This record gives sequence, C-alpha cells and structure tokens, in this order.
Amino acid sequence: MKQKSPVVAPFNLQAIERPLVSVDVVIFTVLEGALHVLLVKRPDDPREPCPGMWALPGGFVDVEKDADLESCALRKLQQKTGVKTPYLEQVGSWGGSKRDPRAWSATHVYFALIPAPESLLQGSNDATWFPVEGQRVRVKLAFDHAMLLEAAVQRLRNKVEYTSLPAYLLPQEFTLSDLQRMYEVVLERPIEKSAFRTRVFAAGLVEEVDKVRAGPNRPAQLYRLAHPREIVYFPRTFSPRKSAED
Amino acid sequence: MKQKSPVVAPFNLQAIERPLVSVDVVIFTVLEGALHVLLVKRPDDPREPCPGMWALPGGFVDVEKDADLESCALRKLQQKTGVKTPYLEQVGSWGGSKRDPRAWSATHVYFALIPAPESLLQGSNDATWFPVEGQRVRVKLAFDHAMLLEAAVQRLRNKVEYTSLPAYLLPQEFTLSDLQRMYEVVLERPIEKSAFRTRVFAAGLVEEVDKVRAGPNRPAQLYRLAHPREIVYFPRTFSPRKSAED
DNA sequence: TGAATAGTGTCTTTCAGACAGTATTGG
DNA sequence: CCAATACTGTCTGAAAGACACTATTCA
Repeated sequence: MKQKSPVVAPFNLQAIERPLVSVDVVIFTVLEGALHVLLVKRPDDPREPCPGMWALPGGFVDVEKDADLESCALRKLQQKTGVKTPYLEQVGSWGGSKRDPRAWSATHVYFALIPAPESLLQGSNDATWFPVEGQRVRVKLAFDHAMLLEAAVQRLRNKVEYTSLPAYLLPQEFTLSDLQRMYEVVLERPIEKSAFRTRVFAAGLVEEVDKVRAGPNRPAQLYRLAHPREIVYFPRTFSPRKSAED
Repeated sequence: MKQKSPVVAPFNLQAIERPLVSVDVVIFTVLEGALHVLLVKRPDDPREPCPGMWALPGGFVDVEKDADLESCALRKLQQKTGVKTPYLEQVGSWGGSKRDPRAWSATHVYFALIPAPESLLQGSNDATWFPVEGQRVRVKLAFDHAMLLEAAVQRLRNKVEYTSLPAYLLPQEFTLSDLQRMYEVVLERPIEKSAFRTRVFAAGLVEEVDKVRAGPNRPAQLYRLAHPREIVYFPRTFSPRKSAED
C-alpha cells in the first residue's frame, strides 16, 4: 500500500490530504417497455455545486455507517427506493482533481436492477425515472454523471448479451415471453423466439412454477429463477454478427 | 453526490472524516512459460502495518501529483518497472473499515500487461516476480491483497477467453505461435492451432510484417497488431464447453 | 371462428474441435 | 534423409438465425 522511499519514518497519515470518497448508484428498471434510470434533483442552494441539476443518487461514504463500499451503495439505494435490490454490481471508479470543484474526489459507481416499481411509478419531486435514450438521458447531468451513466449502460447492455441479468428486471415469477421482452428492451433489438427459449432452457436458468398466466390468448407457463443468487453465463452472445464491446 | 436531508445548509466538507485513498497495480508478465506477477516487499519498520510482507505495488493517491486514478496507477507502474505499459485496465475498487488497520480505506486496483522484461528478470531486492499458481502466489500477501490479486487474475483469465489481451504480453513483433503460447499460458490449457489461426485472422487482429523468424525449422511469419490501441473482441470464447465466469 | 399470444419443428449457417496432411528450414 | 516447427484442409458437431407451423385461450 505504501512505499515512498527505502527507509522512512512511518507515513504521517494526518499530513496527507485525503480525497473525497463517494458512491453513486445507477438504478435501472423497465417501465412502459423502455429502460429507465432513477435520478435525483440536487438542492437549489447556490452554495452547492451543480445546484438544481439532475444527478445519480449517491453521496459521500460515511465511515461510521458504512462497513464497505457495497453497503454504502445499498444504503443509498434503500434511501431512494425503499427496495431491496435483487442485483447490484460495481461498474468502476472515477477519481480526479477536476470532477468535483470542491476537492480531489473519487466516486464508486454501482448499478442495480429492480423490477418495475408500483409506488415509485411517478417518483417523488426529487427522484424521477428517466428513459435511457441511446446511452444518455434527455436532461443534462451534474458533475461527470453523464459519463458514469454511459459506462453503466454500456456495461449493462454488454453483459445482457451473455448473461441472465434481465431476469432481475422482472418479479420473481414471469413467463418466457416476459423475459424475452426484457432482453429486447435492454438490447434495443428483437430476439428470435425459439433460439431464445432453447438457450434459456439449455442453461438451466429457470424452473417451472405450477401456475400459468391467463389472458385473452393461450395461457403462458410461469417460471422462476432456478438459482436466484447466481447469475448465469451463456456460452455465446446473442448476436454473433457484431462482436461484443466492453 | 450529496443529499442528507431535504433542506440543509451546505455540507461542511471539512467536518466529515475522509477515508484513505490508494491505488494498487497488478503487473502481469509471462516468464519461462508461466504467468508472473510483480510484488514488492513492505518496509520492515514495525510501526507500519504488515511489516516485511509482500504486497502489490501501489500507494496512496497524491492529490498534488495525480490528475486522476489512472495516472496514479501509471505513476506507480513507472516507479516499479520503469516501463510504459501497453495495457492498463481497472479491475475494481475495494473499500471498507477493516482492510487497513489505520483507517477506513478504499483502494483502486488496476492490472497491467507487459512483455517479458529483460532487466527486471531477477527483480531488485524489494520487487520480485512471482509465478501465479492457480489464482494465488505462494507467499502470504499484506492486507487484502490476496483477494485483489485473485480478482485481477480472474478478470484476466476471463477476458483472455474472448479478447486479444495476450498480445500485450509480447513484444511488438511476434509469430502466431508466440501469440498462441501466450493464450495457452494464461488459460493453462492447450488451444487448437487451426481454429486459433482462423479466429485471429478473421478478427483482423494482426498484420504481416515483412520479416520471418528463422530457427532450426521452417521460418515463421512475423506479425504485429493491426490496431495496437484497441483491444479486439472475439464473437465467442475459446472453449464453449464450459461457460465463462466473471 | 378469429385474434392473439404460447410454444415447437426444421432447415440453414457459422464457427470451433479434432486431426491429418503438406511446407520449409537446419543438421 | 530426419527432426522440428509452420501452416493448411477437411470433416464433424453444437448452437444460433430464419421462419413456418401448431396449440390454446377469450371474445
């Protein structure tokens, strides 16, 4: 962790200037057939940086409350949504002298997938769902959050190509058509039905629930994740035509 | 970045306790047909944590010197190897109250790939190459560095399955057999020759150099990376038999 | 019966795996 | 010639793409 010169008196930890440390969470869900992300409005106080702008939910690490970065992310998520997320993954960290006018700062970006919420459909005044258009949202974001969001969207899209992640955008029980729709929404392209079903079954991703969903058509078999805690990796991406991107 | 309660006076940034912020670099190379990682010995001073133990090269971010996390990583790398790395990627960050006895700390882990060095073959006293055995090294590492190393090895192995990363373990000019050997060393399994060559050519990974390498056998065509700056993604992993792992 | 969605079957294409075969050098 | 490594060709099999087909409900 530390080696300044061959032999030194112990580093005076009080003497060095410490950066600000924060966590930001990109919370995704699918509403009305489109990928959405939850944003919060920064306070209007002009003494704050980026007053009144939209931003990713997040904030500084609290060394008293937060045992580690991930629990800090879960705390932020709980604050904003009141929901326990079925999936949380670190995207990466961005740190530098320029990204926050107040000080050298490092932020740690996580993304979460949650099923379409009922209560938060029209979020509170300062927390609102925005559709993801391309890799962005229509509003201008505070700090470098547009870049952080872009990285999270890219990671999500990329990983959806070869994993079971979209299942976490659905409630525990879902039909195969539901699941396929989640893939199509995130990837923004249609997927061939029979190939999709073959893959899902071959991977042992789901298990049947002893129920069907009725409708004005043939009822659909309901499934749930066979192993909800572990994400499944498919051996290939969905469209081998164009290569993946990290 | 900040929302404690609906309406507050601006956050007093001096008042909150800031964590320690560091960067650690996992420097990989291939020596004698095996993957190696560079480790440094911590000072023997008993007032330091983990005195005398082996650790990943790294250290605290210097808010004066380091414009951002990546340049901090490059600085650490330069200090230890004197080499400009052809490849550097962030693995992730680990932060918590327990990982450093001195304070709540967050470290940012990068991995670098460099061609087998000539001068550093037997490193200096406090920087030595250790073979990677499985996901670990034989010595016990300081702090949580064993975990960080494990994460880096896993990321490397995983990504080698479907990218051109191993090319950065070679000098600029190499034969296809050289390249294949790098894949085999990192993945610890043989790869089928003709499939390998087909993939490499289909991806447009390399271009011919107007030279051959002679030997006690048929001379081999030399190649270089067609686009050294961008890594290439293959449409499938090398062995579809077992799925990938992140 | 028809609209709508669920689910299956079949043919093609793509590409890795296996493995045998040819090519070109030095000794 | 032989050993050694470079390189190519051919067959097979696994899984995706395309697309047509059947199944089951409600109105």
